[in-house]
Formats: sequence, structure tokens, C-alpha cells
Amino acid sequence: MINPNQFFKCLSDETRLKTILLILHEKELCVCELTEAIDESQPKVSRHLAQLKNMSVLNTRRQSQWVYYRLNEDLPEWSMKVLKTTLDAQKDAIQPYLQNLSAMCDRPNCCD
Amino acid sequence: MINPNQFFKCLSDETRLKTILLILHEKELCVCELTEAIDESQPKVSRHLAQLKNMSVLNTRRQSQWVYYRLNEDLPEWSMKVLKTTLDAQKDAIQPYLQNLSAMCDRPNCCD
DNA sequence: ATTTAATATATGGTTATGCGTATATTCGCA
DNA sequence: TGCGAATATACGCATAACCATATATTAAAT
Repeated sequence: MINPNQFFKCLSDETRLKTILLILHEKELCVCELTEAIDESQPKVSRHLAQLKNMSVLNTRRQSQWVYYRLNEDLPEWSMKVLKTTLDAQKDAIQPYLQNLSAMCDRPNCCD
Repeated sequence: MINPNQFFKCLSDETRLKTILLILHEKELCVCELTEAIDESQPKVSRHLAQLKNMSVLNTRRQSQWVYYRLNEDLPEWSMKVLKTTLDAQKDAIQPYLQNLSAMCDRPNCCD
């Protein structure tokens, strides 16, 4: 179980915070979607995602060639609350990234 | 105005998180009280407090030889909410530090 | 004025963190 | 089997973060 300061460390990097908030907003996103949304290099995004998975903040699901990341459903309630509070306060700030997302022409459609 | 990842960085260090939660719980604490409560060296506590003040998370009030730290009353609401959520989840964890506090024999009495 | 208690800061060193680039892996498909 | 797309990892490096120790500052009291 993640402890509070470890959890906050996950949120203390801009790239990681963006990805977490976007995933919270969208339920599930794959690496190339995130890469496009926040306009960062693939290895950079991937490295941070691996870190978050390692800290049990995120989980993955593979669907053919895509790996979809979602919030770990076993996250303690207080941390989910923190994330929701933060997202709520950052709604405006993440708009541009959501727009990048919907502007993706070759966005993989997640048909479970 | 502090941005989210800067704010979370403040909470990502164990010493800083402890001090913030204790201050939230006790309204106001001076350096020697915190030093005693969490059993860390005075320079270490002082350095972290300076950092938190610098990030506008904390404010100070000097009363004769003691400097009392409290939460900055201008903190954005979402961050106050995050702190309260965290304190709530950590009530048990901070008990030992609160006990150290009340066990202080020469604890300065704050008579504003 | 000197001394003492509380607090702050400076210094030097160690570890952690984050990054870009290059390369590996995995999967679907021809 | 071989190729391309998506993702992951390794490597080397730069900087940030944290710490212990020593010292400076501030205020009160004698």
C-alpha cells in the first residue's frame, strides 16, 4: 500500500500529474494517446507511466499492440479523493491536452 | 499562486508532510515544538519550514524568541481540501507525534 | 555588555531524479 | 519469416534534493 509522501511524489512531476489527471478524466488512455495529448516524447511518457505502475498508482491492459493505462482500482479512498479534488481544480488547465486528444486523426478506438 | 505539482512536491518529503499535518491539526506550532514532535534535528526542521514558507504554504508569526508557523490562509481551496483529506487519512499515523508534543515539559505556551 | 535560548543559514558532499538518445521487445500482418 | 507500429528499457549525463555539521542571527534576561 502506497504511503502518502510516495503518493505525492508521484504527483510532483508535471508530466506525471498531467497523465494521471488525463487518465482520471478519460478512464483509460494508451501511451500514444498520452504522448500526443501532452506533446512529450514517447520514452519520456513511457518511463513515467512505468514508474506510476510500479508505485501501484496505475494499472495496464494490453489490447493488441496498444497498452492502456488506467487508475489502479485498489487505490486507497483518500488518494482517489485527492485526485478528484485536483482534477476539479485543474479542469481548465487540462483543456488543451483534451483538445489534442480529440484532434488525433489516427486515434486508436478502444473496442473492448 | 502555487501550482499543483509544486504543491505536491511540498508534500512529497516525509519531514515536510509530517510538519504540515501537525500544523494543520494544531493550528500553529513553533520550531522547537515541531523538532520535538517529529524528533528531527533543528536545522533540518528549520530548512524544510523555510522551504514551505518560500512556497507560500506556511506563514510565520514571531512571538518573542519563538517563531510560530501556521498554514498560509491564502492557500487555494483545493489544496486545503487535499490537506484535510490527507490528515483525515493519517490521523492514526500522527498520533505518536502528537504524544511527543504533549509530553514536552518545557513547551512554550502561546499566549497571543 | 554578556550570555543563553530559539531559529536561520552556509558549506560541502551524497544520492535521487529526470532527460535525451539509442536500442530492445512485443504484437499484428503480409 | 520479416516488417512496421507501439511500447519498454538501458545508458550516460546533468541537475536537483537532501543531509549533517558548523556557524550566524535574533531576542530576552541578567
